[in-house]
Amino acid sequence: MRADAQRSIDALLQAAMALFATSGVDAPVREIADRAGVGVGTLYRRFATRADLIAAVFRREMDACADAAPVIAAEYPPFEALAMWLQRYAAFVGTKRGLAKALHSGDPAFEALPARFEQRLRPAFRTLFEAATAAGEVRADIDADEILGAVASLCMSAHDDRPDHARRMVAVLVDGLRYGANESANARS
Amino acid sequence: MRADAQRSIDALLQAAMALFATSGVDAPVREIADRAGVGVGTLYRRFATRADLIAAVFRREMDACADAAPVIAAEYPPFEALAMWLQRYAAFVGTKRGLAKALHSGDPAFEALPARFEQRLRPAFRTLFEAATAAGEVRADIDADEILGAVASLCMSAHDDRPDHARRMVAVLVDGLRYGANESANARS
DNA sequence: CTATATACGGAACAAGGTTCCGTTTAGCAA
DNA sequence: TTGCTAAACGGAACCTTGTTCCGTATATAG
Repeated sequence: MRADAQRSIDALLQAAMALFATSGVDAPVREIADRAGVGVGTLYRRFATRADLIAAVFRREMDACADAAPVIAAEYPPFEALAMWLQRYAAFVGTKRGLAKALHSGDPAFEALPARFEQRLRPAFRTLFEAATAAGEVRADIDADEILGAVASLCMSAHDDRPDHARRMVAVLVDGLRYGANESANARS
Repeated sequence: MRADAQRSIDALLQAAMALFATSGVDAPVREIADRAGVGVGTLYRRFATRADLIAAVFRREMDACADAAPVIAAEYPPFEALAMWLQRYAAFVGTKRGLAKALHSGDPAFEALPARFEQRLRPAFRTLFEAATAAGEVRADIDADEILGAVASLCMSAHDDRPDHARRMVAVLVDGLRYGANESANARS
C-alpha cells in the first residue's frame, strides 16, 4: 500500500473518531473528509460506505480499549487495574453517541461488531476481573458481564449532563465492587 | 374545516399507515403523498413535519386498539376477550417497524406518545386482565405490564419471519397465562 | 352567484450519501 | 536522476429525502 494511502486512512479514522465523539455518528461525510484534509472521493475509496467507516472507527477503538487491559494490569495491583480499565471502557462507550441505534439499524457493516466485542472486550475484562477476584478484592455475587453491561448503561443514558457524571457513577459502582464493602446489603430481591 | 381538507387528512393517515406496515416508518413523504392522491404540499399543510405524521398515525392506531377493548369485552367471556385483544395488540405492534428507533430519536413530535400509551393502552388491557383474573382464569404470579411488554418484544424481534410467527408465539404466551395451566412449572428461579 | 378564505399540487431548495472522472503523485526501473 | 504508470486524490455532479413557497383551484358563506 502506498504511503499516502495509509496516511489518508489514518487521518480519516482520527477525524471521524473526533467528530463522532462531539457530534455523534451522524456527522456528515463531507465534514469528516474536510477535517481529515482529504476529499470525499478519498474517503469512499477507503471505506465503501459511510457505515463501513463508522464500523472501522468502532472496531479500532474497541481494540485499543482491549489492548489497554494487559498494559494496565502489568503496572497496577489487581483492583486498581480493574477500576482504571473500567474508566477507560466508560470513556470509550461515552464517546459512542448513536452506537446503539447504529447497531440495531440492520446495516450489514455493523454485523461483525458484536462478535468483536465478545472476542476482545469481554475476555480483556474477564482477565482483570478474575485477577481481582483471586486477590479477594471483589465481592463474589456479581458476574463480569453484568458489570460491563451496567457501565455501558451508565454511560449511554447520562451523556448530556456534565461530562464527568458518568465517570463518577462508574466510580461509585466500582466502589460497590470491593469485596465485603456492603456485606449486609448483599441480599437483593 | 373544509370537507376536502378532512378528506386529505384521512387519506394521508390511511396511506401512511399502509406504507409504514409494509416499508417501515422510513417510507418517503413523496410516496405517502402519492399513495394518498395528494401533493406533498398538502401533506405539509396538515402535518408540520414528517415526524408529526408518524406520531399521528401511531396515536390513531393506539386509540383504535384501546377502543377495541371494551367492544371485545362486551362480546366474549373474560379469558377469550383477553386473548383476542392481545392478538389485536400484537397486530398493532407488528406493523410498527422502526417504532422503537423513532421513539428514541429524541424528536419532540414523539414526546407525547409514551404518555398516551399509559393513558389508553395500559388501562384498556388492565381492565381485560382484571376481569379475567376475577374470573379465576389467569395465573396470579404475573403482572399485566409484563404481558404487554412481552408481547411487544415478541412482535418487535421476529418480524421478518413468516408473518404469523408472532401471532403463534403470542398464542403460546396466552396459553401460558391460563390459570393453573402449568402449576408445576411456575417455579422460575 | 360571487367573493374570498382556504386548500391544493408540485416545482424548487437544502442537505446528505455516493459516484465519476480528470488530475496528481509515489515508487519502481532503467 | 529521470520516466513511467498504477495508484491515489479532490471535488463537482448526481440521487434521494425532507421541507418550503407560491401560483392555481375550489368550497362555502352571504
